[in-house]
Amino acid sequence: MLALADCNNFYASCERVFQPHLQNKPVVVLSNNDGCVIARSNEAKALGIKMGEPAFRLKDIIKSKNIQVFSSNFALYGDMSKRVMSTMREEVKRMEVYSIDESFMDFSGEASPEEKAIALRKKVLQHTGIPISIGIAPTKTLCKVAGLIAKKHTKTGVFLLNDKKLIERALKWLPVEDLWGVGRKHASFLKNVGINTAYDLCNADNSWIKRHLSVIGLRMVKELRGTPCFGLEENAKQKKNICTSRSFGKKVNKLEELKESVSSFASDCAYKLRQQKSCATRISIFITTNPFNPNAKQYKGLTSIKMDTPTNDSIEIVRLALQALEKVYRDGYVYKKAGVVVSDIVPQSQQQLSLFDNLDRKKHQKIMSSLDLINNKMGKDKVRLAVQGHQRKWRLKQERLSPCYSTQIKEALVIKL
DNA sequence: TCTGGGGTCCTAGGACCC
DNA sequence: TCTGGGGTCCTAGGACCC
Repeated sequence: MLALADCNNFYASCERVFQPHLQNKPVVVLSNNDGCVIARSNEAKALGIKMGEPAFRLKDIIKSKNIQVFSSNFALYGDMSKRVMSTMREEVKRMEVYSIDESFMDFSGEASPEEKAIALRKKVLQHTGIPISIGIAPTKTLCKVAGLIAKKHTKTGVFLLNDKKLIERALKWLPVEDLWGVGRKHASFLKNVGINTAYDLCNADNSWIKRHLSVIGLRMVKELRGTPCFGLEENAKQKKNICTSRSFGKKVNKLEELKESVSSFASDCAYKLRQQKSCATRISIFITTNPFNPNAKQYKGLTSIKMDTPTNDSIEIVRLALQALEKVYRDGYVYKKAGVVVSDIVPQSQQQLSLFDNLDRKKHQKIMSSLDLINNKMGKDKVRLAVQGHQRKWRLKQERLSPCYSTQIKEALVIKL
């Protein structure tokens, strides 16, 4: 038996923990650049605010319904996530952190899984202030179904889905597009051929499912029928690709400004590589214009460089990223977004030196360790490469940013008695 | 004026090998 | 007139997830 714990409206809930007067009020959290809605409290959902809706279209309703709006504060959400996860980990044998706001847990051998879940939910709420829902079932995909029911149709926030009859009822109730693993494209395809519910899909033929939804779809259906295909993965795997990208808060058209941002993204990728103790062999960069602006000339520049020796050295990765940038940059466009991706990742311990390598890697490694030490202590990019610049005009728009209550001592809540 | 960021996996097709 | 069979590796694109 597995359980899936899911934080309710996670980002909005994080903001409310530190501003309890916002309980029962509509709250939304915006994406980077205050671009579009990425989290909504139940009250905001009830007002009809859609996921991904651009913020500028919501101006009127925000005012008329007095909706509380926040810029996204990922330092806060990441830290709150850690607290929720560690609270749950104290109570279960095995656990997989599946995303920032979800975890799968081993509930096998629990005499009363529902009571266990209710107690867990209570503890998380008490210790962190974050409300969660828990779905319990024999497979991950069924846990997802149980979680949906827990969230929408229970008072306890907990739902156990293990009885055959009950599973059948649930699958007949569940629209196929709400299944974990069925996205927009597959959903519209399935509806076109008359498959409307999860139950309909379960009755489809295996080879037909594989042909149209690939083996991933087939695994999902097998899980719905009760056969586990996805195990609990306790250890976080090393990432195979690492990307840092941003949309710009203002218009960027000069190569110089792009250089500042691209070198910052590259240096961030190198930092992430060092954090997971791995090296990359390929570095890619992309720059794009604003696809939403119908009047702008459109351009997408994308290129990558393969290296002889895997590296996680900021200096080297930044240098290559800038080389790549020179290749794809075209004058005369207004750029909206840029990004750096590092891939072909190998563990740092398996770094294979090239025969013709002439970089003093030991020395560079020392520089990188010092850099990380200082920046971890004093703040991100406190010490950086000169090419990363100091004006940073491209940086994010964040007009409604809440304090980093739990990660910056200066921003901690002060309670006056 | 104004539309996020970061991932995974699978498949098809091309280039290449013997 | 006529051109096999069996592989691997790589990449781009598309689907999905949060």
